[in-house]
Amino acid sequence: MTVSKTAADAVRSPRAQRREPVDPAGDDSMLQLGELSGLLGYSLKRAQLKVFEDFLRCVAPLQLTPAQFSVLLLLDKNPGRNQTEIANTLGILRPNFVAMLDALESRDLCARMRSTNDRRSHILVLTDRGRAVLARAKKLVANKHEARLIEVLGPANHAALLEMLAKLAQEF
Amino acid sequence: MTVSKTAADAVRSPRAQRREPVDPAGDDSMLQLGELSGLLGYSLKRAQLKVFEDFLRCVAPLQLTPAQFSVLLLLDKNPGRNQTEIANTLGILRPNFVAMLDALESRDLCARMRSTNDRRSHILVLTDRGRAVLARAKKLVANKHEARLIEVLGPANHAALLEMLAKLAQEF
DNA sequence: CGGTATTTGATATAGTTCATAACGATTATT
DNA sequence: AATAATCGTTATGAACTATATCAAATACCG
Repeated sequence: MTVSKTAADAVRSPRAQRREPVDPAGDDSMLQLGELSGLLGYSLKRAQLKVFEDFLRCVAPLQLTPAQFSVLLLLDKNPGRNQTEIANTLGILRPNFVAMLDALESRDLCARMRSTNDRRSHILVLTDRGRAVLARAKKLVANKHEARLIEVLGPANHAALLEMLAKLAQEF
Repeated sequence: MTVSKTAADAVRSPRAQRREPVDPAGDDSMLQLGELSGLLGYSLKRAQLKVFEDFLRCVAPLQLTPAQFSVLLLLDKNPGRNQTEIANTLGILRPNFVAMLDALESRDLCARMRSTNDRRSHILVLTDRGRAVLARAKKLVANKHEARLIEVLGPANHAALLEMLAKLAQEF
């Protein structure tokens, strides 16, 4: 638990390396997936895990999880909002958002400021450091993560995929 | 915690209803998602949660989670396999697969049989009841769940989506 | 105005999922 | 025969998700 043999270890920051399904010609002599491969939910989950894995790898130097990145992005795009608004937009429950913010704030990436007109709420703001980290993260995500996705899928497919996923997230 | 007002409650069997992001013209006056909507990982996760939600709804009468359904499917397609092989194929760690099997076995959907040639392994078999439940589940999934997906996306898009997700799960 | 209800951030808590280490029993290796 | 590897299992911990509840502050309403 203390050794860190390879540089790849640094990649699995919060969650350790995910279990790989099947096996690349290894030990199970390839079972039949059957209608499993036609199940959209199954493929969605598998793909999502892989994509998150790659995200963590690409953005590892900044030690940001997808969730943390999304918070920083949202704070940057929507200044002057409180915890409830940000959490709701991301589908995070307010109680769970507290610890998330604690972590970001302890790293001086954002700060809570008491609102002057409503002293219950905390207005969330990115710190200078938060803005700098976000800028670097955006570049890593665009140039390494999304670039690889576009390379694998092709630009047109990538766009089509995004559109379909958005439709699913909306109309479903 | 004891009342169950609506029939929809039965839907959220294992996990309670997931938090909805943003809000349908409700209280947060629509924050800007910004580049978040262009993040494939974000859209993937959102879509996956929705699809799983719908899966649970559709297959609620049989009380099967997506993971349980995938196990039954795999057992049916690959008879004579042991726990390690099934778990590996699904990307489930062996220790975590034990409780899953306990649950399925306690409902008489499958059974562990000691292998004759290797008395360490448990050969997994579907019971008659397991086969019957699987057959009913398949119909529900096809006629309600996947049917709705195809309706929302269109058949061609649905197929294209599956193909892209499979490619991501593989080459990533 | 004053009392009640609601909202906000927070705490405590519990359930689910995912991961690692280690063990006994069995089998493979040498 | 001795050692190593494998199988199912247990124990355990971390991360994520969900609910109930609280104090402080605000909104509502008679």
